[in-house]
This record gives sequence, C-alpha cells and structure tokens, in this order.
Amino acid sequence: MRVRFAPSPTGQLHIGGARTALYNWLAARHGGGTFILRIEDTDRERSAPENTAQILEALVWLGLDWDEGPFFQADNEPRHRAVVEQLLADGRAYRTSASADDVRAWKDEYGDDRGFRGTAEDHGAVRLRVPDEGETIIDDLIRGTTAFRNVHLDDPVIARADGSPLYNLAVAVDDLDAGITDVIRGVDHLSNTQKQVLVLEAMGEKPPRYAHLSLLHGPDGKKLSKRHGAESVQDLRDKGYLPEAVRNYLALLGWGDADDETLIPTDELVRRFEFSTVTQAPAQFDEAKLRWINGRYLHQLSHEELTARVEAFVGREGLGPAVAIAGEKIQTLAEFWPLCGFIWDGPANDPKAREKWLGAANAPALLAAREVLGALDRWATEAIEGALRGVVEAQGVKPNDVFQPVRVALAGTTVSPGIFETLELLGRDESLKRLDGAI
RNA sequence: GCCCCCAUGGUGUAGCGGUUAGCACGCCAGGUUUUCAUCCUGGUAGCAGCGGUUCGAUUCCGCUUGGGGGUACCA
Repeated sequence: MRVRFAPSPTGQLHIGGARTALYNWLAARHGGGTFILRIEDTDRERSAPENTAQILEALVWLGLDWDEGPFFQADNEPRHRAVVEQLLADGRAYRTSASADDVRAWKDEYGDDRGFRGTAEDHGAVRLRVPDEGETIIDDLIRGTTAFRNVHLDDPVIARADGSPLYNLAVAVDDLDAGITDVIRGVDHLSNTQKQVLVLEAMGEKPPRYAHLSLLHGPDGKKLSKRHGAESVQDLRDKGYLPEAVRNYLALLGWGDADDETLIPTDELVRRFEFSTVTQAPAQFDEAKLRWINGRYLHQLSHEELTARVEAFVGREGLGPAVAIAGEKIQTLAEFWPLCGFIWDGPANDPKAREKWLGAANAPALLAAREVLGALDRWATEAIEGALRGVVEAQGVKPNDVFQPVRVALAGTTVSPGIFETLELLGRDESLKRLDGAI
C-alpha cells in the first residue's frame, strides 16, 4: 500500500487537513505501507514557500512522519506537459479558445445537464475530450460505488493556454507515477475524481483505489475557521494541546469501531484503523472534548515528562516544583502559567479578590496566620497545614476564612495550587513578605 | 440551475430487522476537597419527515426536507 498526503501550500495546515494526513498515516502504518508527502504547488499565485514550511512543521509536531518526499508537484511539470502532448496527439484532448462564457452559452442552448463539448482549434487551453456515453464509476472504500454520467461533465481544462498543466491532470499523473494505491482525501474531491479517472483512462491507465473522507465542520455546522477558536494545527499547539491527544481526538472524528472507546493511544489506533469503519457523515470539531482528552493524556505523563513539556511551552526552566503541585489542576499546557505565574511574578492584581478576602472581616485571621507561620520552626507542608488549621480552630471560623485570605495574599487571586504546598514552595521569607504586604 | 455526498441526543459515536437504543464529551444535581481543577455518583437528551418492503423497521428501498461539496485557463 502506498498512500500520499498532498496539501497545497496556500496557508497553514488546518485541522481538517491534519485529520486527512492522520488517516493517511494510520492507513500506511496499519498495513505496513508507505506514506508519501507531496506538496501541490501548481498554483503559482497562491503557493508560498513559507506555507510549505509551516505544513511540514505541523506534521512533525503531530508526529506524522512520512517515508518519501516532500515532493513538489511543480517539479514534475515537464512530465505533465508531455502527457498533455500525448493526449493531444492521441486525440483524447484538444485545444480550444472557448471561454467560461462560451460554456455558459452552450448550457443555455443544450440545457444545464449537458456537458460542454468544444471543437478543436490550433490554440487556446487544452480540454480533455469526454465521451457523452457511459458513466464513470468510482469505487470508494468509504462510500461504496458512485456513478457519474459522462454527459453531465463539461470537457475539463487540463492545461492553460500557455501549456502549464492544471490540477486534475497533475494529480492523476503524479499519483500514477508514484504508484499510489490508495488516494485518501476529503469528499470535496469526489467530483474531481471523475475527471482524474477520465484522464487516467485517456492515458490507458488504471485508477487507484479511493477513500473520500467527510469534511470537518465548526460547532455551528459551518466550515471550520478561526472564529471557532482553532483553525490550524499551530493554533492547537499554541493552546497547549499535546500531539498525542490531538491524534486521538482527530482519529475519533470520523472513525469508530465496535469497541467505541474514547481514549485510544496512537499505537492502538494504528492497530485498529480500518476504512470499513470510517464514518460517512461530516463531523463537528468540539474543542471541549479535545480538552477533556488532553487532560487525560496530560495527567498520565510522568512528572519529569510533564515538567519538560510545560517548560518547553512556557519557555522557562526550573518549573519542576510548581508542576508538582499544579500538574493535576491543568488540562492543557497553556493553563499552567495563569495558575502559577504569581510564584515568579508576584501576586496578581485582582481587586475583587482583595476586596472580598483582605478586608477588615478577615484581618484578625490573616494576622493570626502570619503570627503562627512566622513562629514555625519547620517550613514544610504538613507543619504549615497544622499551624493554619490551628488558627481556624482558635479563631472559631470556617477553614476558608483563613485559607482564602492567605491565598489572596500570596497569589493576588482566589485561585492557586494547594495553599499549604504553595506556602512551602514559595519559602518562608517570600511567604511572610507577601503576607505582610497584605496586612 | 445542474451533478454528487451525507442524515442516531447539543457534540463524537455503537447499532449492521425483533435492544428498556449502549458508550464518551457537554450540560444539570449531589458527593469528595483549603480555592480552582480533578475525581466519584445520579440525571437530562436521540433514530429529520412521509411513503413503501416485511409478521416486525433506527436498521432495506423511494421521495421530501435539511446540511455539505463540486460546477475555474484554483487546488
């Protein structure tokens, strides 16, 4: 089995593309096949090298390693041109100056469901000659058989007037030359498939197998975009998701088997992936579920591993101790700093929190807490907890009436890792200093 | 307009003629807890509609409706 992922470098790798890449990768790894990366850059206007770099970066981050490539479609232009010449010579294609307007005029005359058929001229764009009779049958691994009647199809343009090859010609030729056995891509290419199969037939070649994946939508059922919070793989990475969690989540968007489990590690996905159980219906990207899955993966990480990931994400070192007391509270890497930044940056500025917990009502408790902590001879979590609970006891108040003021004094807000652990981590001097600052 | 794809709770899915329609996320309500988050328990909610086929349809077929894609000298 030889499969390929063939993005066009017109932007970052979006989530739908990432899923297509993942399914290709899973199919290849499952069957011991070869995963090929090809950049479809025949659109010179919209293709940009920096986009290619971004796509490669995204695939690397996702852990989807390719076996061959990246190949660039534009590099094969000589071969594409040769095929066009051959089709022209064989009478399977023809040049015509017919424009879009001419095609429309044809429809007006013969009806909307009658494909445009031009007459050969000695100049103009190259169109493939489509027979009126018969139909093109596409056997899809996911969708079964689809038949397109040839009469409905306009003779497709396969090369511009200047001779440069177009997508439907280039893909067909490249897949053929690369020995691709299974073309796995989005359903948005299903209609194109007819043209590509026709090109192959005109060349006297056999088409590969096809597997068309349903598309991904945003929460509103519309096309996935930035509005939905995340659009590209980079967005996901920047929001603190782990690549293994993204792989798991994306795999579930359009695939499921009888076990119907949610948490499936990558090696398990590889083992279980089958086209027969790929869904036909479009799926909506649901970030809440990704977040949940991410939390599960994140909490499974060893302390060392989690620390390394958090440090890489935050761009700082020496975060181990804080990760130790905050790791279980975060679902994504991005949540670490908002929760723990106060340790290095000092108390956050949260007027509401100060007003509520550092007012006159809690002053006695805070004072008492400062007192016992200052007198502590062993600065360790258990001792700190004991001392603070003693204050609760002595003041005859609720635990929160002591803990929350202390928390706000240290962190500046009402949310932080466990207060006893935070006290220990901050150290005696810094803790007392912040307490004094709040009194 | 024309061609094509799709349709189980809010979301992702299991189901492959006879089930109290299962699981997960979310949501709601409790519980654990020093805040938050986690975690535990329970609950809420679904086969788009109409015709067939059949003793019997979520499941098979058709139509309708709805959603999506294509219809470029883009990919």
